[in-house]
Amino acid sequence: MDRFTQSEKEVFRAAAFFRGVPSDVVFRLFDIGEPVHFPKNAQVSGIGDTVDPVFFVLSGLLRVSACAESGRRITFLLVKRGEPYNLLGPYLDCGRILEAEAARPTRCLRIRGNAFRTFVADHPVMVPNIMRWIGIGLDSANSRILDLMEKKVENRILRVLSTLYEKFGTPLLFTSQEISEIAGTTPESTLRTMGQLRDMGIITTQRGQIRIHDPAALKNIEFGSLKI
Amino acid sequence: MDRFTQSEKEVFRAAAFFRGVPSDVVFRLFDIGEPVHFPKNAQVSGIGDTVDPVFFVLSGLLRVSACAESGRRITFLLVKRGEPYNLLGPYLDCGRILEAEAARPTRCLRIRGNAFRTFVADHPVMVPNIMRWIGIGLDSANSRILDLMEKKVENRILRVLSTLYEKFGTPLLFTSQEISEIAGTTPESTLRTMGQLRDMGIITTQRGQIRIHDPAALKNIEFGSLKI
DNA sequence: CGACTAGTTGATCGCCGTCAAGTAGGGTGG
DNA sequence: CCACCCTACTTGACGGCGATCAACTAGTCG
Repeated sequence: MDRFTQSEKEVFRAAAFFRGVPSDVVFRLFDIGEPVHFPKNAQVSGIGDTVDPVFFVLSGLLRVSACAESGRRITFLLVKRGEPYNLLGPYLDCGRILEAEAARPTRCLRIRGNAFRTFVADHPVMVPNIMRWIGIGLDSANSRILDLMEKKVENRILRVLSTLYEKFGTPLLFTSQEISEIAGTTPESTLRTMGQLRDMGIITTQRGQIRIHDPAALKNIEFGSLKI
Repeated sequence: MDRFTQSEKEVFRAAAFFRGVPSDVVFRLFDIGEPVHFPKNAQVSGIGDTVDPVFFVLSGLLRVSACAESGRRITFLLVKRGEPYNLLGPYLDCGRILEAEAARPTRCLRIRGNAFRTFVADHPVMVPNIMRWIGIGLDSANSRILDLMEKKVENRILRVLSTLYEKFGTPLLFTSQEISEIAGTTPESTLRTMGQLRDMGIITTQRGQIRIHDPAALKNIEFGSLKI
C-alpha cells in the first residue's frame, strides 16, 4: 500500500526546492505520483522526446546531458536527492534537446504532466518555488555561456570542481571523463589541470575519485594571474 | 488619463507570449503598470542589481547582455515588441548576472515585482504561458552552450543570422559588433565570415545593415562540410 | 571638409583539441 | 592466488582555429 517509505517523504520536507511549502502540500505529491527505479546508466528520457512527466529524485543521481553530432557529450545538470527534473516539460509541447539518464542507481517519484499541471493550479503556493528553481537554472546556464566564451579551460575546471564540492562535498566520485563533460573540454585537458592541482597539494586523486583538501583555493586561484 | 494608446494595447493581444490569455486579463496589465521610455543605449538594469520589475516592450528593442571581466560583452537576448523581460525577477532575491539596455529608443510597460506576483496569483491562467516562455529561453540557452562547445565560429554566425532573420526579417539593422556579441566572437571573425557569404551571393552588406537574399542557405550550409 | 565610426584584410601567436604511447588499478575467471 | 583484460589515468608532441594587433578604406554626420 505504502509505495514510499517515511524517510523518502522526509527527504522532501528538508529539500531546498520545497522551502516554505506546507508539509501537507508536499505530501500530496506522493499521492499523485508513482515510484520508478532506474538502474545505473538507464535512460530516463531521450533526445527529441516530448518529455512530459516531472521527476523528483528520492535517491541516486540523474545526469541531464546532450549529445552533439560529433559524439561528444555535454552534461548540463546533475539532479540529486530532493531535486526536481523537467519542471517545465508539462508546459512545453515541443521536443526537448536534452536527454537524461541515471548516473547511479536512482529512485524517483514520477508525476505525469497533466497531473502536475493540475497540482500546480490547485496549489499556487508552489509557483514561486518553481520560478525560483528555474531562475537559478537559467542563471547558471548563462554563467556557463560566459565561462565558455571568456575563461580558459583551466579556470572552467576549477569552477566545476568548486561547484561539485559545494553540492556533493568530498570526496567527489567522478571520473575525469565526467568532469570534462561538465566543463566542456576533453579528459586530457582535465587531467592535465588536475595534475597541477595535485602538485599544489589542493587535491588528491584516485581512480574515479577526487578528494578536495583546500576548497577555498579552488575559488581563489585564477590561472591567468599565476603567470607573474 | 490614458497613459497607453489603443494600438499599444493591441500589440499584446497579438503577441505570442499572450497566446490563449483572455483579452481582459491582458488589459489588466496596463492598469497595474506604468509606461517608461528609454533613449537609445540607456541602461534598464545593471549587473548585480536585484532587478524586481517586469518589463514588456511596447516599441523599440531591449538588449540583455553580460559584461565579462575582460570588457567584452555578450548578448544573450533581444527583446522585441510584445515580449516580456525579467519574468523571473520578481521571484528571485539574489542579484542577477545580466544587464539590460535599450538597443534603440524603447517604450516599455513596467510592472513592479509584487504587483506582478499578485497578478499571477490572481490569474493562474498566466502560469502556463510564463512557463512556456521561460522554457523556450532555457532551451535556447542550452543550444547556445552546445554551439559554443561544438561549432566553429563560422557556423555560429550563420545560425545567428538565420535566427535574427526569423525574428526580424530583412534587412537586419545590426553592426558586425552586435552580431559578434551575439555569436560570441570578435567583429573581425564576423566580418570575415560575412565576406564569404557576400561572395557566395547569400547576403549583401552595407554599413549597419545586412540584407539576406537566401535565408535557406543560412540553415543548410555547414562550413565544415564545404571542404570536400 | 574634417572627425569619428564601421568595415576590411593581412599577419602572427597561443590555447587546447587531437593523436599516440605507455602506466596503473581492480575486477573476473581459471 | 595468479594471469588477464578492460578501463581510467598520465604525459608528450603536433597542428589548427580563431583571437589579437595593425594598417587601411569608406561611409556618415557635423
